[in-house]
Amino acid sequence: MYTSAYPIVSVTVDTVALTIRDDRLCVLLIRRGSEPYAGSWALPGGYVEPDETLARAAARELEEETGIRVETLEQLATYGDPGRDPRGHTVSVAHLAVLPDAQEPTGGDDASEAAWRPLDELEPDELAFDHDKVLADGVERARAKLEYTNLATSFVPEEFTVSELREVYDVIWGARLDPGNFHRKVAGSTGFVEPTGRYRKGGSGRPARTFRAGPAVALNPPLTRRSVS
Amino acid sequence: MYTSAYPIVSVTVDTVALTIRDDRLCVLLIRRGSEPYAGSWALPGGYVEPDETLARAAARELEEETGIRVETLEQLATYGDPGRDPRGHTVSVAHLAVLPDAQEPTGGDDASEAAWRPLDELEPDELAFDHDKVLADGVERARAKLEYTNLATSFVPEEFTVSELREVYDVIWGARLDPGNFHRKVAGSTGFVEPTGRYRKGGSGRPARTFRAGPAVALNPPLTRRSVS
DNA sequence: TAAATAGTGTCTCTAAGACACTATCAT
DNA sequence: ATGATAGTGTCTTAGAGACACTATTTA
Repeated sequence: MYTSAYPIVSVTVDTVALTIRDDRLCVLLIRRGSEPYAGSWALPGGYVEPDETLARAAARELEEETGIRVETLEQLATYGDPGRDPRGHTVSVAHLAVLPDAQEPTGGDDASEAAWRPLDELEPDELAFDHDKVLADGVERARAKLEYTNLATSFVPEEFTVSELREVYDVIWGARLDPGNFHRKVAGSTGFVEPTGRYRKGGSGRPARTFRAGPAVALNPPLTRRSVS
Repeated sequence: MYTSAYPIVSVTVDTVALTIRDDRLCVLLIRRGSEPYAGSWALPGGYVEPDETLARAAARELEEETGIRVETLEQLATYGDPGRDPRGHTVSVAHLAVLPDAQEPTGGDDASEAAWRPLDELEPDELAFDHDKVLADGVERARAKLEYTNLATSFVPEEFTVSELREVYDVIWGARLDPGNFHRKVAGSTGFVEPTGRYRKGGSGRPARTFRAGPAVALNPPLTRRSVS
């Protein structure tokens, strides 16, 4: 089938897309329409096409299979154990995407179905290939990046309150951060958030100032989760 | 040449192997023996063989091309821009290795020459492919991991003094850490280093206790480089 | 002796965390 | 009024950094 000495290894991309819905961390999964693992849930992904960037391929596959378009995609890690794909030696470059809870996925292409699935209702080993491991690595990356980057702002809408931002930390770290201290930390880290000047009245209690993400990507000093976990 | 629809993308591995020699950070490079970039310096690496793990392939190529055998290899990132290899679309999974200054490389295989090259004497864009970028990413990873892991102990021999360990930080961070504070921090971080009970007399000054690496891989709290850089 | 390096003491300052307190809304 | 959430004040404590000081060697 192949005449050259080398390309016996195929290259795919997969994406761990995360969001928060109803205070639960959710991942975007598709139900596979074809073998192998037909009918199983899996991360959206597929083969890299010629002359295509890895990130570009991941974004394309994501949109083809779930209808969700994403702007920022961070490379996570590459999984290349022989035997991870029964079709033959396949190397997968995994990516991480973080979105506010907004877009609803729609199946398509190789995916008979696509959905945001809460992490806590996934069975161990439920996913196709080694996607359980990939997902776990993606979540751990997100957990870690909450500490020293403004990643949390990617989980919330463009305009948000400090409480909404704190909810991100609470959900992903499984912690209850002190509202007062969190507020001070966030407001005091230059460039983390910027006040919009507006207020949100919604629920009970004093109305909250709203903010948008600031220009700083790195938090210094970080927001530690030492006491957490 | 290929009949199947997909594997038009080849998979290679490359390794950024770092050590410290004469107080300078050095990287293990080979001089390429064949096209493309014949005669240029490059990171050791090559094609992944069927049924081979990525880390295994990196270790094999490293040994074939430099004679240096390495036990621990950490995955760094994957580089897949089309056009990064003139032979065609090639994805490279880069790895990071850290060694004490001990083994001398020997060329072999596709490498006409292999050597530890000090980072500060490399010209910008001197390396083949996108290896300048890969190297920079590898160094940045090492810099970052010094903060929150015991990676520094991988740069020194099994038995070392606190000063030798501090030298690692000084060289890689380009800083001069306070000897007193560094000593306290290292000795006070449980599991970072363990005393051997022996002393090293060598140079002038009071003899130093020697240590070996402790069981802790993570430093908590980390050793910040906030004031540095 | 002086010079050099190893290691400790101690002070200051930043920032995290606990938690009380005030502010402003809905009911 | 009560209850809820927003946001601030204040105290304690851990730990980083500056730097003085002691300890133990070589020259």
